[in-house]
Amino acid sequence: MFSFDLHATDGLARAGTLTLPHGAVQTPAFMPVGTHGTVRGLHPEEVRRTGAQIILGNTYHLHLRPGEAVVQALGGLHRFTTWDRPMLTDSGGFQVFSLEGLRKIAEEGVEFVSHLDGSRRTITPESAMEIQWALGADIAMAFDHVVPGQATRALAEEGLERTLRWLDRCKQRHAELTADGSLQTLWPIIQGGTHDDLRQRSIAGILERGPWTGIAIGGLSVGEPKPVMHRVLEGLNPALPTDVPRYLMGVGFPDDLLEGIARGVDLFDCVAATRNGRHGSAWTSTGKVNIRAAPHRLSEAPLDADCDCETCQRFSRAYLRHLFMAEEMLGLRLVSIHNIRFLIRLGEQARLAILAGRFDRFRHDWLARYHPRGAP
RNA sequence: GGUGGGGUGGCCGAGUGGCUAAUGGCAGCAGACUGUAAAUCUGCCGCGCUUUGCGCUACGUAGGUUCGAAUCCUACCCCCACCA
Repeated sequence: MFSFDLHATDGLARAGTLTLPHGAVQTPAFMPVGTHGTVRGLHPEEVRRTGAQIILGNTYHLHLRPGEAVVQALGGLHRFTTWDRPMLTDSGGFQVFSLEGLRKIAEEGVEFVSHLDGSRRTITPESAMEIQWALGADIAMAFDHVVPGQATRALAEEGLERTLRWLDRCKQRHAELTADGSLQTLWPIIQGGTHDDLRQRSIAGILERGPWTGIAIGGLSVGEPKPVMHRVLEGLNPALPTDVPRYLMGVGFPDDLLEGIARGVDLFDCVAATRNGRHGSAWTSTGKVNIRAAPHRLSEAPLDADCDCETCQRFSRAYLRHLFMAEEMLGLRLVSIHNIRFLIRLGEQARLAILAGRFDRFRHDWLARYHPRGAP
């Protein structure tokens, strides 16, 4: 039920197939984020038509609202949301990082002050497993301790060691919960900040506790410079098993996907596609475009002439700009659809290039056209 | 015709002698966003320049008081309400 077939490698880049209870995922692949059990703004059919093979949900947010008991009573996340393809739930570990100031970390777990009503909520490794098991996604993530990219070595070490100790508890509780034959797998998360030796220690600790059906790389793209992230990713490769998919959590932008794939990453997720889409920022093959910008006022051109998404097939930049200026929700949705399709297609193209043994050339040519700070 | 209120930067609207090129909001312009506390946030927003500063023009119009006026006085023009 949980397997990964590696079809080809090209340098460090890999093309494979991840098989999960709700279907297969051709990698490399981008996974849209659906925090509250919905990819913000989009109908599941629209998400499906972007080519998305798997989407995320979030433990912390779904625990606060509507509560995992509700989701479970309604048949689990798949049935509740009607998304019938694979799903992965993040553990709430990222909220330990992003809700700094609203939480207190202890060895037992993390106490959050709910951003919704101020109530105190505790998430422990065990409860993170219980919540995710009740939600019922194909993949549950270990509850981890994420530290900022500029964290000191001491803090990064504390985060990675705690994440390993919590992993033992996650693994144990998850095994108990799935002893009934529940089809859900647990993936561990590598921490260690920007320190290569700490990353090695994290991997070693994780592999000791294996085997795993997938391994995630956490704590990147949290404030560190891109070259540092690249260096850390490269350093991981010699220690990572090749027959297990690697998931780079929270990344990223189009150039990050290519750089990650070039360094052996198989799976990505990122909120930027939808958040930036809602904010009117679109990715195109030549770079970022702010659709609210005045020059698009009379443009009949699509966001990206090379894009096959539903938005680009049908709507002009002028119309999209108008929708944003008028604060019509359709605009937010259309650019979100475009951005998601853009990343998913990038994964598809990278896969084909890897299978054809020409990934490096593809990546080089693609990045040469792409201006991350804005299309010319 | 009378009485009262009012005319402020693209719009709305604060401001009643110096701290005012003038609070706010809107509109506009530009930027940010990476396991979602985000359909959010930030900056610019009279004109010109050698732009951390300088010059010019500006609070209905004209004149006056004052060292100094969007703020006080006079006249005029216009708008609104009510009364004839």
